Amino acid sequence: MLIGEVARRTGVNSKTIRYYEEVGLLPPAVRLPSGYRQYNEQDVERLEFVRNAKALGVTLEEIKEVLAFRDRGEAPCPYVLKLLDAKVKEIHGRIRGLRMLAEDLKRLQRAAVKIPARALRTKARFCHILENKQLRQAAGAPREDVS
Amino acid sequence: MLIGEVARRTGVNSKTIRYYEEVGLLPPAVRLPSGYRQYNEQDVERLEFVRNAKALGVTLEEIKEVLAFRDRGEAPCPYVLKLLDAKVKEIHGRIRGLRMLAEDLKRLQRAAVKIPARALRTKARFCHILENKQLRQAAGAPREDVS
DNA sequence: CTTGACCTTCCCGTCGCTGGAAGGTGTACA
DNA sequence: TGTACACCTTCCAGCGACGGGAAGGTCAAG
Repeated sequence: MLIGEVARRTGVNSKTIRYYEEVGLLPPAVRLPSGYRQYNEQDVERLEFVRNAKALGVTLEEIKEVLAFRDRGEAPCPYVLKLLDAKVKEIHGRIRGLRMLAEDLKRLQRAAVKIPARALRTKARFCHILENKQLRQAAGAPREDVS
Repeated sequence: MLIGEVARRTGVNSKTIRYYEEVGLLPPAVRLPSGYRQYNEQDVERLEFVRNAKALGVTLEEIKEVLAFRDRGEAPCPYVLKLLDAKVKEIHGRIRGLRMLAEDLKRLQRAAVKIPARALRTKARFCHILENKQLRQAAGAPREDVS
């Protein structure tokens, strides 16, 4: 099976498959005389595992560790449990951050609608909406990371 | 005022300040004979504006547009309102995605705890936790982007 | 005269890909 | 035989928003 078929079957871009090989998530593929990569069902399964773990928000580096356990013949499950726990906590932190952010934005919107054109003539230096000072105690408080 | 003081006053890393200049968020700084960048209060205000907008999840590119309106003497507020609206929607989408993700993870945790060591001897190929098939309809459904 | 804090530019790495360029391979059809 | 086309290869570059570190210039204090 060539890379294109693996891509079609797994829904993973062939560029991405090559990238996974490059960073060590997949072992170096067997090559045909032409130099083409050749894959088998095991490769497809490994790739599906990677895809599923990724969909759970696990980073490639973490997936690599899990696979390394397995490749050494050890059960990665204790590690995975700790990982899941950390992930859940992290996700809740991010949700909290996003919620507060959404509230800030909505407060800004409400405040902005109340001053339709009147405030356009005021002394706001850049934008009366984004410079609204009621938004959190003045200009000074950068919020936790919200990427 | 040199870049270090601006960094201290605004809480923005001096590397970042230089970067903002490079990508056009800040105008090229006035230079002293030594080559050092020299800043004034206006620069500090502009930088604080950038920092606050960023804390609201606005991208540098969007901030650049807002500043460009302002630099052309136009009110960026209508644009900003649309931006905020889109941001709020985007944030809610991300929160939804993260919530579903957290639920998935917790389901996995609960399932994993139920099979302490028994399943370690089963035929799971890589990890009985991450390969739990009850997790969403089989292996096939990559979830909306969750970065 | 030296120390030390500051500043400068330049380049590389982050994360997880994705796109493009330039070129080889393999098959189908005129 | 030619050629069109889909597929494959490698390499390089870019995304966003910086941060780290190297190599070197500047400036004031002791």
